[in-house]
Amino acid sequence: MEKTIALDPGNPFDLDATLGCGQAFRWEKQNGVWRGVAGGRAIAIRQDGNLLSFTGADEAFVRRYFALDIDLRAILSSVDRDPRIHEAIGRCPGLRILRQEPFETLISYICATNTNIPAIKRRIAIMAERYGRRLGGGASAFPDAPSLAPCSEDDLRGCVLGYRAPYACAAAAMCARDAGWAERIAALPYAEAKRALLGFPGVGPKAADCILLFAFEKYEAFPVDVHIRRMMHRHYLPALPDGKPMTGREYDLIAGFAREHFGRYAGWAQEYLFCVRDGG
DNA sequence: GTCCAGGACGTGG
DNA sequence: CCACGTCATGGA
Repeated sequence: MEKTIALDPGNPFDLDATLGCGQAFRWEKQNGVWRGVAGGRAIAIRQDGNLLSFTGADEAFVRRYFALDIDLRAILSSVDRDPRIHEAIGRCPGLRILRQEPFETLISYICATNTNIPAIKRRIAIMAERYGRRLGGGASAFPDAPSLAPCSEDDLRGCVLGYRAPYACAAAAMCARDAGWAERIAALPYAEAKRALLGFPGVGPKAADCILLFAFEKYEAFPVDVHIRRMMHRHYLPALPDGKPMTGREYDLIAGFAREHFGRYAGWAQEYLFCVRDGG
């Protein structure tokens, strides 16, 4: 029933940091156990030191979803290029970028614009509950594109998407009509994959980078949200004027600097910086 | 009540 | 290209 994985001490992993940092929206921790839905599976998982114990999925799925195959130390040593990122790495040991599903990630980050994480979680939970496959135990899978596409804008407004409802609606219809969209994007290099994602309504530069980072393993992607922008201004690019709205030009300048400074795993550096967004 | 949140889009300069 | 207004919603 309960399966376990003995983690390799030389390849660190931290469940709390990984599920609590805001990259995935369907996990909650209760009594030391994380419960959530991923890949159409209702999973319960906990970590005790080097031991990972879980139900609801097989070992191969857990290893893949939590990216346990990735050599984290190699990535971190490659991005560890200044005191700021060094401190962030020290504060979130074992944080990993998950491998999430493209369609769920696309819709989730359309729902994530100009709002906060609790509200995003609520929207996704309601969509899953109303339009996703029942998994038992009160859990539901995130709906696939054919299940979500028939929804009207009002249906999705009913899931508290607000003005994002027509975007999610149209994006779901596009995916349902074109089942190969994700495989095609996965095969493209970063810049072209980003251009393709920008073709979805409600997906701008920031959402596109999140989707590429969390669902397509495009680790050059460096999403610049308000927190990251503030931190980059304070600690890396103090010469930038702190004017209110961010132009597309400034976005590309910050992300471009990050790729130059952190290298091709800049997206991992971004997650560590985002994880410590409040302090320092 | 005001401000802010893992922003994007349309319109007008 | 850029600036500006607008778009729902909930928590602090």
